Amino acid sequence: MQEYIEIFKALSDETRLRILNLLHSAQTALCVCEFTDALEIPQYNVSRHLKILRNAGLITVRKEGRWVYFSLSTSSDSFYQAILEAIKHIPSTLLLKDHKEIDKRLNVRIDGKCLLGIQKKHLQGKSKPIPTTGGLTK
Amino acid sequence: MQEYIEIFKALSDETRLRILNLLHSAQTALCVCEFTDALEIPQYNVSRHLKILRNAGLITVRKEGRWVYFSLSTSSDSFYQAILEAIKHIPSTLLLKDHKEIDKRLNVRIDGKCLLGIQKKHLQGKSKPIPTTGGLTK
DNA sequence: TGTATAGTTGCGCTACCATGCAACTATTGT
DNA sequence: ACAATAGTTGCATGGTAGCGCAACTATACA
Repeated sequence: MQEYIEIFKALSDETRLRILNLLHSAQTALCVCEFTDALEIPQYNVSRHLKILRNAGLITVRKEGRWVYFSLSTSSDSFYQAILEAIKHIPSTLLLKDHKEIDKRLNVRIDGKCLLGIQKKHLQGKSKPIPTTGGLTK
Repeated sequence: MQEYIEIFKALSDETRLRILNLLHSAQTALCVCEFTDALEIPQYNVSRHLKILRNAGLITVRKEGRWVYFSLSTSSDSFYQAILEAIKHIPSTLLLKDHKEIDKRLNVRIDGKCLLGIQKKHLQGKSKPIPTTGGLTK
């Protein structure tokens, strides 16, 4: 029973619902930096939410070098299929900006791969060197 | 988007999942005391969880005098239908005791109505006179 | 080997949530 | 009118979850 509760808890967050919707609408695996730019949420939080979804069995992971691609699970489990169906019925009008932003990112893929990293640099973790014109550094 | 999150949050609790499963398997409206006996959870907590489910639009209420009967929503909304489908796919083997206990309660209904109140008296609120052989009273 | 990049995780803080207890309200029966 | 019963809710407590910050790890490039 706890695994079902864990799945519902994984779905009880706006960011995670947006992530699942992006995966559904994009129809392709996405990496953390694509989610980061599309959702406009800091990379470390995107990573966290992806981990929660993975632990709940809702998404799967494919690593390519240092890139990690996330996809909707392809499980045929009836419960999971019904959950996926429910998510598909969340009106896409609520996620227009997400869809628009992910399309932008997918348009700059090369050979179906992400090569740009995070474009919206303010969403990277602070320990990364953020290119600035002068200003404070740690 | 918040309404979908609220629904998933309503589903993120074991007691509320058991309540929905009881309503699904019983195929009839149930009252608080029937839930209380079947789930073996204090009446005031059953009442609380029922309120959360009602606020999320997952169940509906019918009052008959001082009795309140709760039913699964009959909404035709696609999202809701998919959620209900998911709940139906939670293995009933996980809820055998609940099913057995609710059958007991339904068997003592008269004309389809609950007339007994809570049978497991330790689950009533403490401010009620609990029949005891001696012992402390407030 | 050192640097850069993609991604992950620990810590502390704040807000949220479930529960127990007790008091409460609404309705009905005496 | 009072008592009983079904059901609801306020308060306090403890546990859970999301976030910001910063440090970290894994992998690839120079």
